[in-house]
Amino acid sequence: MHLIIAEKHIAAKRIAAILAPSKTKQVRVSGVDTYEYESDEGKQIFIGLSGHIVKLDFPKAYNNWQKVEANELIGAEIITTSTQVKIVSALKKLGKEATRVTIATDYDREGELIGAEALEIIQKVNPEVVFDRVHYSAITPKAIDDAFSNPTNVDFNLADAGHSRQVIDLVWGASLTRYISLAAGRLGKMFLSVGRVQSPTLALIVEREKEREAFIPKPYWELSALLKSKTGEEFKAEHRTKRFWDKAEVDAAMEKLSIGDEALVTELTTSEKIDKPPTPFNTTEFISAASSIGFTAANSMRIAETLYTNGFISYPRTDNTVYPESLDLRAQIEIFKTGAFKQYALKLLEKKELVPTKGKKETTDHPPIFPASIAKKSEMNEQEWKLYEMVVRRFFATFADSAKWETIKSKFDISGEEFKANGARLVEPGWRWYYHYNAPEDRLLPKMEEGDKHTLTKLDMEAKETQPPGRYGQGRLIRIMEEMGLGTKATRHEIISKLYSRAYVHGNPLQPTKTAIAVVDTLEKFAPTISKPDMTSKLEADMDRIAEGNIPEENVLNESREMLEVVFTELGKNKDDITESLRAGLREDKIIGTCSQCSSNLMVMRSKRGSRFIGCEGYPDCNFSLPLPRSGQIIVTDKSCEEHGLYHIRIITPGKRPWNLGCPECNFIEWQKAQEEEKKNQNTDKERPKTLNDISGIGKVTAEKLADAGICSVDELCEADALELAKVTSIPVKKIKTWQSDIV
DNA sequence: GCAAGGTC
Repeated sequence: MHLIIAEKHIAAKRIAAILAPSKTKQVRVSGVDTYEYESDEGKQIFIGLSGHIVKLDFPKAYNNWQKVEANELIGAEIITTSTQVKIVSALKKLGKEATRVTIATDYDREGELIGAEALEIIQKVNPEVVFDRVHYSAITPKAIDDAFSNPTNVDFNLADAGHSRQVIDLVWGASLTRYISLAAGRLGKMFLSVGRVQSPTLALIVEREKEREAFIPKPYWELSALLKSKTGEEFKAEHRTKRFWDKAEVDAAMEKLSIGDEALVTELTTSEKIDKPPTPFNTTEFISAASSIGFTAANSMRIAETLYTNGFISYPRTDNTVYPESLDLRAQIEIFKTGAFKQYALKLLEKKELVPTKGKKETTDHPPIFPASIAKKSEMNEQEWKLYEMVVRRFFATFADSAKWETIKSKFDISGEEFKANGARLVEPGWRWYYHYNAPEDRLLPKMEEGDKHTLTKLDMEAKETQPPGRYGQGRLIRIMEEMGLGTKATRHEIISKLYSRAYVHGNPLQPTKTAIAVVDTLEKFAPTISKPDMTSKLEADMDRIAEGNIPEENVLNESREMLEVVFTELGKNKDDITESLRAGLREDKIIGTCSQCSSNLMVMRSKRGSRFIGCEGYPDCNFSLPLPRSGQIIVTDKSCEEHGLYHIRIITPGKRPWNLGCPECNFIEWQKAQEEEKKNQNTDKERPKTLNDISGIGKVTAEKLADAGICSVDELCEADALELAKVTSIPVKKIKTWQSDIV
């Protein structure tokens, strides 16, 4: 029997369908669906994994954070445990019977490792089994047929390279996470995490925040003029000095100008601007585009996953921006000859040759993201449709012609001062007809010629200030992470989500908390290796050396462990400083503002019973306090209440939308009002019922039952023994008791 | 309770 192993279930199913001469048979093995058929070479069985089916961890003895020194993890044994029990047992069962195993996991480093993991499980039960490896970049009949007619060998060096990453990430991440958390006294749910990817990413955000804080705004002035043409059209022109840094200068210019002045057209240049079509979507480009129409990174990937599993789009986790040759692009467009995108598909299909654009990144993992099948709007929710439509339109746009803009640059002389106006008009929409997102608007100027004279109708001087660099939005951050080599297509959005759930950042664009700043400062000072993207670059270089067979994995691991030992020596030498600076940062995140009664700090505090509240540091002299919600992480934002001067509060609970509680004092006052309101309503609404029928829940039938038991008035009901009455009337005790307690 | 990487 020949066993073929793919990285995911759907891949196994689709590959089997392509290779099978007729229909495949679906067989359940240890709770896992497999696909099989008979051929000249015997029985062929296909099984899909679920990515990694094993994971690395430390033995249980290391589980206690307080009892095990963080640096003991450096040299600790690492064990492998299965995370997908059913799949592992199916692999063993099938592996025993197999005479040949083919690894058909994804064509990248992790794919090689995932395949090697599966192979190792099989070799334990069947040491002599023959095995090979196939490579494909798309699951199309052509690519799959080619791959399976040219099997190669499993690249254990490449798998080792991937394995070294796993070990290094675990050892560095776990040991430093524990060290920092212990030093800060943040154990349990509130631990402070550290990692090769998340820490440099957080450092980027912190660095930007510091630039913003250090930024000193510089004032400047802008001068613009409203001009009216002879035909009566008005348009705006700007002074050739875009920014006046000197008030005197702009005043001098103003002096020379007055309404009604002549504006002579001194120069007019028209030209054509070519606007090239966009390149195919890979994950980063997709997230970035989705982000620009209002989706968060994690959300757009979650939706892409749904679209993918329902067969609407191709695999969403890809680095590739070049369509592989094995993909029949015309056929892929023909799918849309009917339906919502009919007009676009038909227009494209008129082209004799379909030449797609190419991005800079060409990889072997998967094709770029393209629409896999046609969908109707009614088949999905609004958000899914929005992203699906974007993928379809982007796919079409990659085959479309360039857009053409007619641009006009004009210069004017107004009483000796030079003004400028630039216009642009889309003359040939090209790809922008297919893909209309973020389209710049036409800036129209009236028809004019050199020597024409307009009239100045309005002058506008505006005082402005230079702005600090903006905070990173999620789309931008994902892009920068990719540029710096941080994370992968499948993990970057998760890393960002992680920073939110650790309460390191809040808001979008991302703003770091004081805790995040303290953690980054500490790492940069005492363990800079983990806070810089260089660690990833070095790891990548080492992995390449392992993959090429130039160095054994063991050597890289040893070197890495030695480096980590050095880091821990440094941390050990500065233990007090570290604890001090971390706790100071943590403390700052708890400051809500100044107490209105005694001017001490108001802080997030914990009562002896463990509940949280806002208390005054002047306690016991001052006992001002405000309540806080019982659960969720409390984030103190930098926005403060105009009335009370307290920082606004946001509550985050994993898996839920963040709750902007706002000013805690306003919130409390509103809550009190609501309480009073409710009390009032209770007192006015609730008059004592006069007859039994006035009580809700007592109808004709029940009233009769009660009458049979001798209860005819409200008073009698109140005085009755609930238990006894329940027995006689067969009305539930609970009901009787509620009636009694509801009567005022 | 730790990381980052797969997949769902």
